[in-house]
Amino acid sequence: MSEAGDLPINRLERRKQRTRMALIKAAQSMIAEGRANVPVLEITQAADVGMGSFYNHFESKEQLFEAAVIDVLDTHGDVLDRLTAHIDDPAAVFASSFRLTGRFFRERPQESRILLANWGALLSSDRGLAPRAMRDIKAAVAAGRFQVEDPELTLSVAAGALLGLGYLLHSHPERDAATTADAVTEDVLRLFGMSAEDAHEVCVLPLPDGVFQP
Amino acid sequence: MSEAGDLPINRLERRKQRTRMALIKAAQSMIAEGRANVPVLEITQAADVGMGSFYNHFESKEQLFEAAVIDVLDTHGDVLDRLTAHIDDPAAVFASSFRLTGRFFRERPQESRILLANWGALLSSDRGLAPRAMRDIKAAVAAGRFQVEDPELTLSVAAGALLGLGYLLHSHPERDAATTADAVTEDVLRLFGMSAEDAHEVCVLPLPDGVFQP
DNA sequence: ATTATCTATAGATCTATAGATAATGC
DNA sequence: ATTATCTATAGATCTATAGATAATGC
Repeated sequence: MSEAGDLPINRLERRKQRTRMALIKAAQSMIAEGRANVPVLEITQAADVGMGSFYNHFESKEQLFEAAVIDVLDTHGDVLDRLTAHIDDPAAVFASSFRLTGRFFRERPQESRILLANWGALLSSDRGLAPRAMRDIKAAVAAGRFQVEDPELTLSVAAGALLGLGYLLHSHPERDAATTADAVTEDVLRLFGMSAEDAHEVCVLPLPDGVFQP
Repeated sequence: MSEAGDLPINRLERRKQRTRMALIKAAQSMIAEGRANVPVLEITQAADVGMGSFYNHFESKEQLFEAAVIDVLDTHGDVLDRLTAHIDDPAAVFASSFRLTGRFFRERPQESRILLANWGALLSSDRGLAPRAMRDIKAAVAAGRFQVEDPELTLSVAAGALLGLGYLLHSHPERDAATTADAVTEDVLRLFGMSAEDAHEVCVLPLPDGVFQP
């Protein structure tokens, strides 16, 4: 589920990618600040790039913003892949993804704000959490770990709960993200038909830490 | 929790209110269509009101949009009050509010799109669902109907689940809103510590119908 | 007489591009 | 020689208001 970010062949191509990425990062700050209709000029200034370069890379602000959201989804997806690669039990992969995303909300506030502002993509995109969670739910059902009648509804509800968690963590910076996230994850797993004991068990598995550095 | 919408004293005042409301309704269409940076002129044309009138009522588009969201929250709140006034058990009030909101998503798509686009307000405003749900959760805990440790977290998760439901209903118009909403509500009630039987019981209570006409 | 609304527009702001410049490829 | 970037700006678009008009109050 992760793409190897092939290095561009030559310096020209690398410079181009650098400009593109600077624009995407600048756009991400703007989205995170809730300033969706900032002028293009301000974006290019934040990216330290000439006004004209913008149109070499994107046809419109909307196109740039779309690319910015995709970048965050992919970052999030990569984090999840990297940190759950060693886990076999799909219920545990799911649980760990949720618990990690809760921590992600606290430790990467900018990316998180973008995910929360674009929650439709979080719930339904073919990038990021959604496809991974769906994969895990189906595998866990097949393995007899979850009892779920309607995986689509289940995923929507679970992702919604995660959204609520994200919102709470952002509006209450004093809350401990790890504890709160783990509590929500346990709730969700019980909703998926796990016993309280089983749910607890997969929510106390150790997670790697210092782990959100790209 | 509902304000009596006092009739304005005289015709001048009524005309003023009509203009204001026309602007709010026009803004609501725009928000529902996802066109948050539509020009003021287009809003006033949709409201069939002169450009200058806009500034008699609002200082900026942002202020109008805020008023438009508040109007939807209040409409939603009024519906909930009206339709749950006769219920005593706080768990049943909560359950009915959730089930009704699910139906609301299907039957009033425009208002729903606004609620979903402004989900932060849905989760935390002192208008609409959030304050009512918080009131019901606390009352149900006091009455021994819910076992909930952290009402704030609980409300966020539950409201998030509702959001997920709303999104699913909008992206899958073929789903039966009533059945789906009731299933989610039952899930949420079990999360709140109710037995499967008790949860089911309050989710099959009859709801009034044809009921979303203002 | 008072108040709300309307029309018309000055001035501010923004987009998108043309044409010049700088960096890299070969 | 080719390609990306940069600067400067024409033209489009939008905001916010001034001043005129219409509706209501008394």
